[in-house]
Formats: sequence, C-alpha cells, structure tokens
Amino acid sequence: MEKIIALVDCNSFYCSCERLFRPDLKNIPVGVLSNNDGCFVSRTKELKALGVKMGEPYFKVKELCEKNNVAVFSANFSLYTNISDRVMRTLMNFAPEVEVYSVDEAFLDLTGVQGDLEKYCKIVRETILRDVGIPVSIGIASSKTLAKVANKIAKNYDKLGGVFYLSDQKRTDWALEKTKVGDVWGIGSRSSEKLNSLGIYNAKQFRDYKNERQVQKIFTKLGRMTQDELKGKYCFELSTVVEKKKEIISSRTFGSPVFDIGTLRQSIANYATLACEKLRHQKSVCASIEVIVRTNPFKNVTQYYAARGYKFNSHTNDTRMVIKYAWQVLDELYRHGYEYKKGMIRISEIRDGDQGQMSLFEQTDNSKSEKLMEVIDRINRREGPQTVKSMACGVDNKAWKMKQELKSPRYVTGWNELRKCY
DNA sequence: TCTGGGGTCCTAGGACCC
DNA sequence: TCTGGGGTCCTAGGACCC
Repeated sequence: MEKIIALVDCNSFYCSCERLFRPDLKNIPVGVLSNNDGCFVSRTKELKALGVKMGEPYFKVKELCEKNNVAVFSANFSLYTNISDRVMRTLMNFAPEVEVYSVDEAFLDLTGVQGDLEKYCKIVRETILRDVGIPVSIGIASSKTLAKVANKIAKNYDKLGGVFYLSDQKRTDWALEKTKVGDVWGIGSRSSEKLNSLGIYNAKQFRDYKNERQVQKIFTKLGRMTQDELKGKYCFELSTVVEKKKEIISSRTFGSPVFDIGTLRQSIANYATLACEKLRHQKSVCASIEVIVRTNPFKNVTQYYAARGYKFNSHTNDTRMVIKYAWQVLDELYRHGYEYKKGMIRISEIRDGDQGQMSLFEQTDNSKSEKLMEVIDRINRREGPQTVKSMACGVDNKAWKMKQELKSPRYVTGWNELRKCY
C-alpha cells in the first residue's frame, strides 16, 4: 500500500507561543531573538512583510522595529518546550505513528486512514488551535520530502485553509515547479549552487534529472534518496522512538567579552554542568570531551580559535570529573591577551550507563558518584535549577552571562510568573 | 555596543594490520 | 633500478537541518 505521510508544522512557532499569553499582539508583528538577544530566530508574517530576514541581527533593524511597533522577545525556551509537548500530545490522538521531528514539527503516518484526508487534517488543525492555541500548517504526500513541499504550499496560500495534499500527479507537478530546488528538504546552499550550474532551478527539474551519477557525485547517498522521495518513493522512514543523543553540546556566546582564565573557567564549568545533566537524564555515560573557545569573528580584533579534546580511561557522567578535565584542557588552550566571546563543551563517545567500562587505572568509586549525582539532580528538579552546584560554577559576577533583556515571564513553568487576569 | 545553539549523517583519507 | 593488495577502524571536516 502506498504510504501517506502528513507533516504538521507550527506557524512561526516561538512567536505563536508568545502570542498565546498576549492576545493583544494579534495581527501585530512579533519576533523572537536568539540567545543573547543576537538575531531573529522566529518571525510572524507581519514581521516578514517588514523585510526582516531569518537570522537578521537585531541591532541592525532595531530602529525599524521600534518605528513599526514590533513586539520583540528574548527566547524563552522552557515556555516553548512546554507548549510543544502539548501540541505533540494532541497529535498522538490522530495517528498511530507520530515522529516528533523537532520542537515545532511532527510527521504523522496516515496510511490507511479512510475518507477525505484534507478534511481529516483540517480537523487536526482546528483541534490544535482550539486545545493548545497554536496555528499549524499540514502537508500530505507519499514521502516525507514531498510532505515538506506540500506543507510549504499550505503555509503560503491562505485560501488553502492551512492544509494541502499532493493527491495526484497534476498537483505534485505544480507544487514541485513552484518550489525552488534549494528549498527542498536536504538540499542546502552548497548543493543548490551546484544544481543551478547544471540548469536545475526548481524541484520538478531536479526530480526529472536523469543523470544519477552526477547526483551521486554532487551530494552522495542522501541526495539520491531525496530525488527518489520527490518521485514519490518512501525512503526516509518515520522514527517514532526517541533516540538517545550521540553527542551533547553546551555553548553560549558571552554577554560581554571575557579576557581572564578565571571567568572562562567559570563559564566552562557551567556548560559542563548542563551537559552532564542532560547526559544523566538520558541515563548515559561518556568517554570523551572537547573544549572550544573563540574570539568574536565579527569584530575587528585579533582572532583566536582553539579546540582540544580529552579521553577518559573509563566512562563517566560525574559532573566533577568532567569539570576537572575540561579545566585541564582549557588551561592548555588559553592564551593571554585575547578577547574571548564564546565557550563550548562537547561530550561524545556516549553509551548507556549500565554498560560503561571500568578502568584499571582511574580509581573512582562509581556507586558513590552515582548516588551523589542522583541526589543533586533530585534536589535541583524539586528546588529549581542550580540549587546545588559545584563551586567551580561561581556564585555571581558572571560577566559571561547572556543578555536577555526582552524575556517574557515563565507563564507555565514558574509559579511566581503565572499569567494574571485582571 | 551589537551577529544563536544543538544536533545528525556521510565521506575521504590516514593509520594500521595481515 | 626496484617497494603489493586488501581490509578495517578512526577522525576530521563538510553539509545539512531546525
């Protein structure tokens, strides 16, 4: 039987979350900024209409925003995650198989659903809007890549009512012709440049391009599969189980430049703490870490970028161990006199916690460490993040801390910040 | 003054082994 | 003068995604 896949995508997700608690912002342009209030990561259509691009640095368009009464917010990720969970839970009622693809997107397997699929998806859409308050668009087709194409059409043509089904050859051809090849899922700027040079500009031309060897050469296996998917062949399967992370990255741009090693150490200790919490949350251990520091590439100062790894003799998820060796690596990387702007830690060689290898050389009492970490995690879950932490993280004086001047209240995750009704 | 953060997959090429 | 062939494993880096 032919597969039927629907892609549900929340419209301007972060902005929609902010609007949820601020109904006064309906029809007013809204934008959400990245960490550090750096650049736009979500925009409503009103803001797009003003010409503000994805990834646009805020400082460049601040004046324009003020002039047009744009409501600008710092990112409030705990809010977005919470709303995302509600959307996903609602979707689970409409299909046996749901893949939560990202915070604002999910693939549904509608194979075998009887009746008018567009009608069915309109009900899905209305339910999410009514129960959670988030507007979504839905694309339906026989492969994930085609569902993505359909979704984009649904989003761009208001009269479709938010749902579009590539139900026959004619519609599919039309939709693919409308889609720039670089907008196809899996085809980025590099590959699309190469395809353009072959005279391929839209998705239909790419689908019908016969030279498979050329396709293989330009973008390997994944590119060939993408082409097959555009032909309607189901290649990328739904993955409905949540996979454990194979690497965990924790990094931030500093709120203001950092010069001294002490402050750098403090920031790295905090990122290590975050990463280890995530590691323990998925019940894993790691055997390898990497520390990276860098100056600001956009600023006209002497640049420095350095990265170095460390391999443990045995697997661990003990925050203290990770901080200890991250600092050791950091000390080797550090050069005096640079204006540091970003620090990062990457944890890899991750595996399940119960199959970590014991080391002959590192004398660690694993059961003691496990118990301590468990207690710390429990306290922090109950009493709030960072209630108990390593002194290495520092207590205040956090010059490296992010700027978040425009953050909305934690409406759903902080008791003190619940929305008040007057 | 001011430009995000967190992931995955694939390949080429080096190291190493027999 | 002249220096094999094949396989595996690992890593760095490219490309892409949201």
